[in-house]
Amino acid sequence: MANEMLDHAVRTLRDSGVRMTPQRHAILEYLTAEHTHPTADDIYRALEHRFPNMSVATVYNNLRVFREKGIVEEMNYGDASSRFDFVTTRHYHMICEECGKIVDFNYPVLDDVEAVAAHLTGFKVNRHRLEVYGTCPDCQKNVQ
Amino acid sequence: MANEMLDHAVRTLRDSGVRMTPQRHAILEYLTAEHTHPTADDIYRALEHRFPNMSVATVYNNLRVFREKGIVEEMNYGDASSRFDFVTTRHYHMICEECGKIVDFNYPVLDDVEAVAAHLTGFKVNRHRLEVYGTCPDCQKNVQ
DNA sequence: TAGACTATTTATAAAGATTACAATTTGAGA
DNA sequence: TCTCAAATTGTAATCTTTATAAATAGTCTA
Repeated sequence: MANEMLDHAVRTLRDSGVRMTPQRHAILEYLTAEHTHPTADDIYRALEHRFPNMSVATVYNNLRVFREKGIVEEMNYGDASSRFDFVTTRHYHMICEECGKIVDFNYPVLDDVEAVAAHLTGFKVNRHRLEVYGTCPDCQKNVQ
Repeated sequence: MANEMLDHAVRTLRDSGVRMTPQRHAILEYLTAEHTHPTADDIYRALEHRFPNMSVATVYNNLRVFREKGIVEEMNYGDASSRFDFVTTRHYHMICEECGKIVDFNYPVLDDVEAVAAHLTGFKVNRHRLEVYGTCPDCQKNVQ
């Protein structure tokens, strides 16, 4: 499963002329293996023991490339760092306002919103973003 | 209209023990008068001629207070600065990916999404955020 | 397989947004 | 008016992300 996703991503990148480097491959591996919506720094720290000379800029460069190719989705949560999510099936995010945890949930794609928005504003619509904010089960316990 | 919104905001703040200062009032005035989704820096620059000694920190401090009281909504668009929107009626945002322009549009509130998300994840839901991204009419012209 | 070309990485500096902090000032109730 | 906590100011610091130039390394072609 994780391997299929990885292979597919590698193929997509190669097909559009992006070279495969060990660092790039490792970042993809990490993104397909983890479902933790990591920040750039999370990724950097997870890989620095395998690539002691790797630069933070490399992580950012690659995440930008992946985003441009539709391999990952970038999310800005508040003023903290961006988080990156490997794009698989269409899903939305539930975000805990206490601890920042992000959980995926499935919901039918909101095509209608896009159509209405396009009609009302005259914009050409590319995509949309929906996030639900609340308190996760763990933090609900801690409050009590 | 703008005055009613302003008065209401001032009352809400006073009622929860927030003091009214000239700077604070001016920021509220600006937010209710403009519908441009300004950044903290926009607000700072718009008011510095009236308050030559005002600090940027004051703008940030107040925007945080307003956000905590539900008076304004903070939006992060990419890696640029946050933008702030005076909360009036429930609406969503259409954002141009070329020039960053933000336009409001109305759509029935997505209560169902919140209910489904709560059920699937076990979170206690507070709110949600929906943004549609695309190209505004002006930028569509420029591309051609 | 070697050579060449260009993409990528690295290392570092720089930019930009936001926050922290301590001293000063000020709003509002008694 | 007095008092005290809240707010403001000015500045430094933090943190994320990008820019840049030199070095390195993929991949294509012969």
